[in-house]
Amino acid sequence: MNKRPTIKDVAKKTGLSLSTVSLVINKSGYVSEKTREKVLKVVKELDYHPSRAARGLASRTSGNIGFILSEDHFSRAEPFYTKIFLGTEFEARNHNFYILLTTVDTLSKKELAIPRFLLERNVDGVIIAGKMDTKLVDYVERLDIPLILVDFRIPGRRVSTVMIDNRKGVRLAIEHLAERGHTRIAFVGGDPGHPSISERFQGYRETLEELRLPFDANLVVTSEVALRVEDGFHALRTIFEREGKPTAVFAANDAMAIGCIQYAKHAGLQIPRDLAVVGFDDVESTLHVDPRLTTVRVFKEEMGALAVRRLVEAVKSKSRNIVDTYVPVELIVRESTMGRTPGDGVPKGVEIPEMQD
Amino acid sequence: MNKRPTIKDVAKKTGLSLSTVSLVINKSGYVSEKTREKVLKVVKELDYHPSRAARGLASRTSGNIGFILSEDHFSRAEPFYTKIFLGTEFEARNHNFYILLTTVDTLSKKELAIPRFLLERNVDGVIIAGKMDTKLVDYVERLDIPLILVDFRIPGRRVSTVMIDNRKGVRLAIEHLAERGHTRIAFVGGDPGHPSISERFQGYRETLEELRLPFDANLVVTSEVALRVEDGFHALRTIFEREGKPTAVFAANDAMAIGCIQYAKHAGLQIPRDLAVVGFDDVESTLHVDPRLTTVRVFKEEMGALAVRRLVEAVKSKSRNIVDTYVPVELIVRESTMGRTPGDGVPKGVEIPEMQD
DNA sequence: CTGTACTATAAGAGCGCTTCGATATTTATT
DNA sequence: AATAAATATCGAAGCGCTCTTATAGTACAG
Repeated sequence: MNKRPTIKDVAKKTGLSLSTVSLVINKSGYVSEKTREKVLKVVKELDYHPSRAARGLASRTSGNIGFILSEDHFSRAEPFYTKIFLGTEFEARNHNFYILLTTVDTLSKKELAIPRFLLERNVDGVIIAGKMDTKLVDYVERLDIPLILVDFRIPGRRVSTVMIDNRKGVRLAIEHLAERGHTRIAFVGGDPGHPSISERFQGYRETLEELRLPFDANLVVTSEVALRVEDGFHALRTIFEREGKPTAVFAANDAMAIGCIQYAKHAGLQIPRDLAVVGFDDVESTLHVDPRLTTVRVFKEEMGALAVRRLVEAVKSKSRNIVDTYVPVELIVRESTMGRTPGDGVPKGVEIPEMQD
Repeated sequence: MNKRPTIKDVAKKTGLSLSTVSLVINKSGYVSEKTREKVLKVVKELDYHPSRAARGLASRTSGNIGFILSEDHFSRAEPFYTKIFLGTEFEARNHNFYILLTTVDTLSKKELAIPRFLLERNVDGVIIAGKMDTKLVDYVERLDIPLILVDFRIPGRRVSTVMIDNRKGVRLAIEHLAERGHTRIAFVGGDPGHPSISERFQGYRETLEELRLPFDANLVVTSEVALRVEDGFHALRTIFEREGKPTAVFAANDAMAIGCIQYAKHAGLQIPRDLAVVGFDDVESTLHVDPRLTTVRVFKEEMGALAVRRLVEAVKSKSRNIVDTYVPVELIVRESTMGRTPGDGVPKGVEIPEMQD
């Protein structure tokens, strides 16, 4: 195996200096058209490609974007943030960046571990998805590396974000329920430390007000810490043990909504006749439940892609503008609020996502 | 912002030479316990971490593993290879490697584009998942970089692989159908260039023979090029237009199986009474169809994880052993072969994958 | 014809590490 | 005690680029 050509070989063969070749390759500085072409020709002849490591060392750039997720967001088959991650992978390829993924253990009370790619100076920009220890945000900012938060923000802090239009999503959901005649709509939430979740609760209150529906604290549970299926189950049970039953429930995410469905079944309630259920996020499993879940669709891949686009802008322009981007949402009405219309000709298998192989 | 410490700072503070410090950090060569500790202490004090770029340049290692997928395997919400990819991400973190993902356009007849991370010498090992242009395999081998193929192999070529136990999967499926009394079992396949697909066809023939069931060419379609839902639809239609109808169909992957279900419905057949359907892969959407699909489960994340483990071994040991790893499969029986048992107490929403948030 | 402003190329000092070979020191072997 | 072998440290030459600064040529104004 003959060694791969280096920039030196290109310089030698063109009779130019290293610097000139470098200028051509980086499209910077003054270079005459003639030498430009000469260099490019030789580059092609030798099939020369600059070494990423050498380039990185000299220019202190890596060509990588770091993606940080909390451990519990990736450790299971977590559908929500995984989709966001895949969105970043997708978009990164359009910009000639690679994504380095890491997770951070935010649960254990050990000292915050700094992602290796930050310590090793191996990323040009950072995406943090979901709720994350503020210390890590501080750390990244001190490094003066472009940063963007996805589905997370820190109150009173100026950091670029890509956020879900949570309020609108909730409004769509509650309006839908109201249209179906519901006036006693429960709210099942948790983890107020997560901005999306707290926004969903705010949206719930606001929309009730708009619709002139009374707010009843008995219909609300926000004390669950996590947002899992079982938390939804427990939360709804709590509500049903109180005075004044709801006829509909809005859950702060799909997992909890599925928990609500499980509780309803457990309690012998028929959905949606006795209880209508709406979720939020539109993860895959909303289709696996019976009845299938009405939910607010979030364009997760799009969020990841947007984050990368913003980050690449920031990296390339060297500017540190703060940009807040809101991605739209969409209400997906399914059986958990509308019931099955018998014989309506729409087969159950109709919602097959595009797939191949 | 005071500059980050370099190895020089550590050397100065310990009073040792650069080389000694380097030896300590890389745990290589002879270093006395005393100096080792001294260095480590200073490293901690200064919070020193070597720069990936500098290290990479000097040692020509990158700490990255390249993951190559054909464009069409990633461009949609492709569930199968995406899972394998996520499996690699997962495992890579345990070995302090990062995964660089890229896709290669294998469809257009343009000249094969070499992944950038190969040109830039930015990976220490390469995973290729799914059917891929042999030229790329040649290219990687010429670079003398460890390589492992996942769900792909090249006949007559010695390359490490992680493969599905396709034959066993098929056998489980066909035996299951035979047990249910089926003797006329159709096979719907395509893309014989894909080793997994052709193995599934071979497995089909072998199992028929074992069970002393006759092989009927009229029950087989392998002419479809792709493996999509519509190809399954067309293939089954073709079979039903021939002499001698099947009572069951085995499709080479889930997408085609779903196409078969669609055709059966279209033709007014009831599943599984008039036609039993079995797929292969167990992608998410097998749960979204009605009836839900009996299929052969493949441990996709596990395949990715295994590939990384093998690759890391190869990278670290500098050996070039060839290892073929087979991952087991499992038959998942659902409604498309067993029918719904009314009132059997198993609610439809029972198969909820673990999820959170 | 000198001075100023570009334009075009080159020289060379790093960037922060690894690693080879040399040297010095200690330990084992005969 | 002399020699060989193993252990411990160091110096310095890269690794393959980028980028600042220097130098030279060219154009145009005064």
